[in-house]
Amino acid sequence: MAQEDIFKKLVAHCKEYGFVFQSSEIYDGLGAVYDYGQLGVELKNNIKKYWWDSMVLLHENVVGLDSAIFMHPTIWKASGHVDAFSDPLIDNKDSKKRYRADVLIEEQLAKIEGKIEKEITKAKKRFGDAFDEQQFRETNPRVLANKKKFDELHTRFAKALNDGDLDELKQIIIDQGIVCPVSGSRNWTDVRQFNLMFATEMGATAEGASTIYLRPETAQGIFVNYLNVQKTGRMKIPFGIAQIGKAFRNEIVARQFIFRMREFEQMEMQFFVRPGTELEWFEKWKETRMNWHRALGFGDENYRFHEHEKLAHYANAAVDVEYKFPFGFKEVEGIHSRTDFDLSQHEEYSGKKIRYFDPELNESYVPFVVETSIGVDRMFLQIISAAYTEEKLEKDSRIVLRIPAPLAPVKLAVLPLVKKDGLPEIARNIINDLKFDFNCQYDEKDSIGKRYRRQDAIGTPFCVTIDHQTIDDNTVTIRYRDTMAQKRVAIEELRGIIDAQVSFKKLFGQA
RNA sequence: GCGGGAAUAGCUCAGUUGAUAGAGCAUUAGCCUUCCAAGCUAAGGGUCGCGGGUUUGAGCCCCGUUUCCCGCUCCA
Repeated sequence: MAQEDIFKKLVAHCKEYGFVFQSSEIYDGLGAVYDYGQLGVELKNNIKKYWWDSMVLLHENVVGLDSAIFMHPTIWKASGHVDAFSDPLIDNKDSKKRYRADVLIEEQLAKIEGKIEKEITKAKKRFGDAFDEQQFRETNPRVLANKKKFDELHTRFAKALNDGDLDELKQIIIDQGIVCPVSGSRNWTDVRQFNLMFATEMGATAEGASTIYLRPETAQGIFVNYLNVQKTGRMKIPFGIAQIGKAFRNEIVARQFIFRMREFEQMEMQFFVRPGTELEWFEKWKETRMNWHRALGFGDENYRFHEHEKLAHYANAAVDVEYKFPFGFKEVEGIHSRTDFDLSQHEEYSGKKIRYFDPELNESYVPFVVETSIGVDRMFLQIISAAYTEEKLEKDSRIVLRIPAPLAPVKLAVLPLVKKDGLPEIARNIINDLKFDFNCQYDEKDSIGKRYRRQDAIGTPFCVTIDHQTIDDNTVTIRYRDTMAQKRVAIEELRGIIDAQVSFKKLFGQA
């Protein structure tokens, strides 16, 4: 089956069984926003717990944080998001290419400047040593004409940019006769401002309100709390701060189901280190994070590192962990060496010293940062993609979600073989005993085979079946999702058997 | 944002030339009591994405719009 078909089935499966719904569906939906259903929320919570425990419980020097989504607007100036996340863009209708309007005009300016230089070069050749460039510039009519053009355009362009006048930017492009480098046509769309950050007003009255942004990443919440955590937690470098939380980006193109959403959730850890040691730590976290992924058992060959060739303004090393989705290898996690960029920026903008006094070196410095940043929703999609399996059996087929047992939304289903002879009562007793430890489901509807199929479809790793023998000797059959094998065990053994399989220790043991 | 395709029951989809809205699965109740789906009976579930137009009459034709998918583009 084509990979694309599998993906479509996956999306349908997620809806049909209550994992993921489109947001506001009864109102025709809201683009690139999704809700997690009754099973989706369980899986998502388990993913977050797997990450949190592996970071905060397993590392003595990593602590947690939960910072607010609203933050002081200057933070986004310091981080570079205000500038980097907003561009005036224009499309050429013939070539379908998109350009930054300001870049097109800058190129036009450079072109005019080029003409002037050409005149000068020509003149230089002609006059030889006697050439007076200064005089030539001031007197040559062609140079003066171009200079005038340049100055006029530059003034007009600068004013339009400062005023944020998009219509004027388009008018400049039209007036200058700027053509698309690909199609050579002047068939342009309007200039539009794309700001990737969502803005809102804080303050009760219009005059007193100020624009604040919904955070486009959770990392800054960690950086601005660096001093608080370091001091109150008596943290010694190297140490890390972990956080799980929502972030918001007004994506121009958001697609591929929950892979790219406008509201999404990140699991980030910022690790503060001594300058000069950041690349060692970068390598260490690369390895640690890859092991975390591989421990899920979806096949090492389905993961790879993707080194960034073009680094962001803040980084001196960056790598993605990519997973082989049905639509190709895609990023699920980024590991970045962010240098001291963020903390230094916050020092500058806030005017506060953000330093660490290193007792070993007997000096203080701005720590360097190694970041691991993973999308919860991408991880969710990764697990569902990897787990979704259509199996041909001898006489029929089944759809089974091979979700690792510790992450499975429902851990066990308890099924009376028939709904009489006291079997349902025994089943209820077992659930009452185990429900504090595991997410349990009860089901007595339809044939036993059908009930097994239903549990397979939502990834329940264990089914416990009560039959007439149970009445005699207190034993039940436990049926395993992946192998469909069954084993007869005593009711008292259930907790131990299941616990051994669904505990995170099982995953951590391999990580 | 541009181009192409799509939208009918919870899911997958039929629906002829414009004339009473359908199937399979799923769901619910009952029967049957059986360790790997698809046994029997019955029931519920639809403003055919939304808005307008053409027409005696629109799920079907036309226009707009929203959402999703594919390609391009973009992507700390």
